[in-house]
Amino acid sequence: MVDMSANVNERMDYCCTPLFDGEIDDRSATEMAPVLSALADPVRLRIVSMLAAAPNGRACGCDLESPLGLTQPTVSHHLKILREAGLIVGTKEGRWVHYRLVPERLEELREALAPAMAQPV
Amino acid sequence: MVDMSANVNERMDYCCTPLFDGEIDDRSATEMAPVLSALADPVRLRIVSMLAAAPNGRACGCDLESPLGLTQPTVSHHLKILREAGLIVGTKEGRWVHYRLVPERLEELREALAPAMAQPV
DNA sequence: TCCTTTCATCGATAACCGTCTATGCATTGA
DNA sequence: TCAATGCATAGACGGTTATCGATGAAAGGA
Repeated sequence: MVDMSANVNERMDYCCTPLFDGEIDDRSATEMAPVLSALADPVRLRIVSMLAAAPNGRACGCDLESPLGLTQPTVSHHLKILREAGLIVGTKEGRWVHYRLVPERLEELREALAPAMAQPV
Repeated sequence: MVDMSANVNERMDYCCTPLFDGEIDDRSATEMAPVLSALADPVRLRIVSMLAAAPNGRACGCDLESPLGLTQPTVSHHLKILREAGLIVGTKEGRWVHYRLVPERLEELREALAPAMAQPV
């Protein structure tokens, strides 16, 4: 916390009341940013959407390549980013790796966004 | 929609049931991604958080520089990105530009994320 | 009129990101 | 044992991004 003290309106050449400094959210900002980065790509949003719509909530990488129109290494790259962000998990089964969403991770994101929507007035 | 037809388990060397293709979300994916990109940065998350916590829900750019520890052009750059994503608006008042959040924009984001959290099972 | 303050833009630089081809490893079926 | 398939990694490339210092415009006070 920083001092909210005193000098409000003391100097008229000062713009406005000082802010609650951003420290409130500093740690959580650096935690949230990578998760948002992982989602901030059209390809990865489509992957998430495809996993959500997939018959058993699961799909192997090979099923994603053709609808996405990308090569296998590129899809693998995006899956890795989503995996490292904790948004999906992959379990190896035989020759394949089945990926599924981790909805809790998305829920965390939604909740972290909520406070910013409480109109401050 | 694509054919969910027939050949499930017909060929055992094929991985799994075909997906609903991603088209469902293709357009909205390219619409969402830029908004998520705008949020996917620790500095900009802090700006959003600071605006949400600011006394009148508003702040001018000059109040952000010092708590963020960044130069004025850099802060201006981030504000522009948030502005272009529709997440904040700035109104010029005298010498200052007062920025405030557009909570509806965040709400849209939350809602767009919701479908992916419905466990498909 | 001149100086100060707030803000945006420009140009440069260094880092990062998405995509590809090439390659190697593990698993499976012949 | 060999060939084919699914997947991950490495390396290269072109484009984007975050940051800075310098500069200029608009507004207001002295």
